[in-house]
Amino acid sequence: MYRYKEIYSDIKKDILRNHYRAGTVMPTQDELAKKYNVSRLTLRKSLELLIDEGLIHTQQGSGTVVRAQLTNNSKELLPLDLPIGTTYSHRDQDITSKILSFGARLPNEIEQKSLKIKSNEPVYEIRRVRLKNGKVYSYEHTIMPTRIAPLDEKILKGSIYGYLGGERNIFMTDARRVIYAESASEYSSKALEIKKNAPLLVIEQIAYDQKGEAFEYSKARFDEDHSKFVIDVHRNEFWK
Amino acid sequence: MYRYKEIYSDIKKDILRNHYRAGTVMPTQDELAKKYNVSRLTLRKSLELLIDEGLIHTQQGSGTVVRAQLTNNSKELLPLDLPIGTTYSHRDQDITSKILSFGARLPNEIEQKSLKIKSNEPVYEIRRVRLKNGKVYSYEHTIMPTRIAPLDEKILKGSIYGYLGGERNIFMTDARRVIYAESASEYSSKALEIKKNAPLLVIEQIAYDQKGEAFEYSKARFDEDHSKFVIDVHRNEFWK
DNA sequence: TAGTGGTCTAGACCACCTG
DNA sequence: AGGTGGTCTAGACCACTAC
Repeated sequence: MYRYKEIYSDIKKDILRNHYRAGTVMPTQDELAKKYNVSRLTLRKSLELLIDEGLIHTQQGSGTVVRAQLTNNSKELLPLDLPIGTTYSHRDQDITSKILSFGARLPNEIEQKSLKIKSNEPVYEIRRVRLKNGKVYSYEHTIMPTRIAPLDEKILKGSIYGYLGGERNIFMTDARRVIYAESASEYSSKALEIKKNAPLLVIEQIAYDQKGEAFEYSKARFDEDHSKFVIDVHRNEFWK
Repeated sequence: MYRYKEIYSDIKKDILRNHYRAGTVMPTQDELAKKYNVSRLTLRKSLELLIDEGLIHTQQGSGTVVRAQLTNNSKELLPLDLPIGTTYSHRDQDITSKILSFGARLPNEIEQKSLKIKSNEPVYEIRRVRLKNGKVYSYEHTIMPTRIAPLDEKILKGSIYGYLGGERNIFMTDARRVIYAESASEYSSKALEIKKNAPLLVIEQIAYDQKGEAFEYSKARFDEDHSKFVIDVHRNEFWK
């Protein structure tokens, strides 16, 4: 545990416990550095974490102010800047998968472009329904180059990411997500057990590993009644 | 212009020009610091910016690797982590507004909770259609406490944010956005000139100023055929 | 003008990965 | 074991805001 993370946790506690009250200025960086017996740079690293979380706002010349707190994340809201569809985002829930189809083929043009692969490089194509506590909540269509790692039905029923990380040392460090609405197709509506043409939220994702290589292209579709997504944006510099 | 930003731009240029090639390791931080004649700390701040952009990946012990580049932002994709509906995100486009309704009233419960105001504090209610190059592309429903700033129709036809920043020193530094799909209501479908029950993408936003106070609660609705949204997620630490 | 946060240095030591 | 990135120091100076 590093010093700057300890201090970050400590100050955060003080903010959440209203020791530093929202809307008021905090002690100066010099004072805080002295209090924790560290250099100002270390203290500043702690403050940076708090800024990223939107808990404080610093301004040259005026000081560090404690920001009013965002309303707490409702459990119904899924964060858009974390992995989706993993046990990660549904810690307490029971997430399972039903495999609709599993096979391999050559990639179409969009898949070639998204994954930056040649037309002759085979990909897995997987269609899965995800269930939360036994109830359908999303339908996922996944494309993955076969060279990334061999897959089988057993892996698909568990966590693909867990397998890739544990056995293959492949981690999703970056992702591009594209979000839009569409009306349910024949196939989607059957998979999600809803009416045809019902409004769906679609999240397209290209997942990149630590080397910046795309290893997965997927579309996840969500029923209108399930899963709202949330993203908190924090900027210390103004959008001028 | 600070030194670390200059160096950031310089290295970025080198990456984009393929001087540092994707997948290869860059020179060590010591070497780069020496090259630019700065301390390692300054050099590290430059690298941090590149990490945030997803251009490089650092790993203790192994070095700094250049990441394969994300496909360029198509102009059709609107970033989810920047202000929406402003001229900001549509620099070259001609954005105008048509006011559907403008008035003031007392807030309902959701609005009170979202804006953290009392039930007797009046709010403006504004319905606007946004047009891009003369064509309808979104319908916005905005709630703003009247105490924030006096509004009139002239301001509403231009940029609210421009007015708040310029005349009132209020800037949106933070925002919470909730995204989901819904089917077009009677009112929405007329505003967007589409069929009833067509799938819409809804973006609810609570905007916070630099002091952390909520000053706007809005819902923006987008036709399925317009405006896909995108978010690029970068993590230097693995999601383990 | 005083006081705040922002940048920057030169150097030390630690944590982690790869041979 | 050697080399890399990560943390941390003590102090200096600059940029900005408020009085």
